[in-house]
Amino acid sequence: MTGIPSPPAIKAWARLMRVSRQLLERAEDALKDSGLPSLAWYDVLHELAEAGEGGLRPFQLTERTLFAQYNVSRLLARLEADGLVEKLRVADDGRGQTVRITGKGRETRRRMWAVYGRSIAGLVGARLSNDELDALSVLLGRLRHPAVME
Amino acid sequence: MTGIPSPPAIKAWARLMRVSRQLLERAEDALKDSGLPSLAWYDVLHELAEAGEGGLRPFQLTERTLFAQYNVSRLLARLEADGLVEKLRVADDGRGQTVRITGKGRETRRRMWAVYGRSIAGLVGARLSNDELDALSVLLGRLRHPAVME
DNA sequence: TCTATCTAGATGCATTTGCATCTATCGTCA
DNA sequence: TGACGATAGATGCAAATGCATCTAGATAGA
Repeated sequence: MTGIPSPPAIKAWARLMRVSRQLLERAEDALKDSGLPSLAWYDVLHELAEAGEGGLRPFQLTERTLFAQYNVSRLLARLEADGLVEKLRVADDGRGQTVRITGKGRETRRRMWAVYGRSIAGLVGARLSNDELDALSVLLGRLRHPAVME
Repeated sequence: MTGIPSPPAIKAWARLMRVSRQLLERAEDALKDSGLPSLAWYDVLHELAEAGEGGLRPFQLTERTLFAQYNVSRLLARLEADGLVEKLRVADDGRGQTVRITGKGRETRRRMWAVYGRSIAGLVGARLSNDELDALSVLLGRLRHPAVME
């Protein structure tokens, strides 16, 4: 019974894919124009900033972001090379490490947010009312995988 | 006044980005699991199928899809190598060409749609009612760039 | 008509991604 | 303790992408 999608489903899908790509591209362009790193870097820095001094294990980053394991691995290598994060040996697991954001990393994240936040405000905040934004969030929330009971 | 995004805007943005990436990945995985080409190929084949026998110029594909010009160029080269499209010299513009979908291309598109359509049905059609899907489409439509009056 | 500018499309090179696999360590169970 | 499967993370290689630039043909203006 779910073999062929209904026209409303096709339309919603098409718009979701198209709009999200467009907006993402816009946000990326704004960062690039300001000479800042890409959103992938932002995502990682954001998670690490939220995690605080304790830092995070790479596999935790893999879970929280939607990046593949090998992508996280290489992303962290670049972030470390730029001095935005530091890797610490972790005591109780010889395989692992803990990644912590540095002062420079926090500073970079702040500068990125100034641009990124402005993009979000302009691309989304300025186009829908708060009620509409909430309605959108609810609808999108229902599409999450795995489905979440809320 | 659009410097800092409101919490509802941030939430809607985050969900939009996350959900769209997740669903896209799911749909791509389904195609891959069936041994079919990626959605990028589908998008091009879809546009060409809609265009009919007249075909499309590559720059028209660049406009309609969200791919960069050089990506369209290389995508078409691969599609042609696979015999899914054919390039025809166009009479009135020596720089250009017309790209037309072949029978094999139509057949591939059909097989991809069997899988892709099922993904759409399962990922969005089965999760929201038609009214909700329409509401989602309307909200997303308001986020399009450039803005469209409808 | 000659030249400068623009547009269509391709491509060389560097970076990034995907895939598969590798190494090292951990945990479990005999 | 020793062997085996599972987990953390890295990496070699191939494919895809981004960026800049190139070539060929079109267009406009003197």
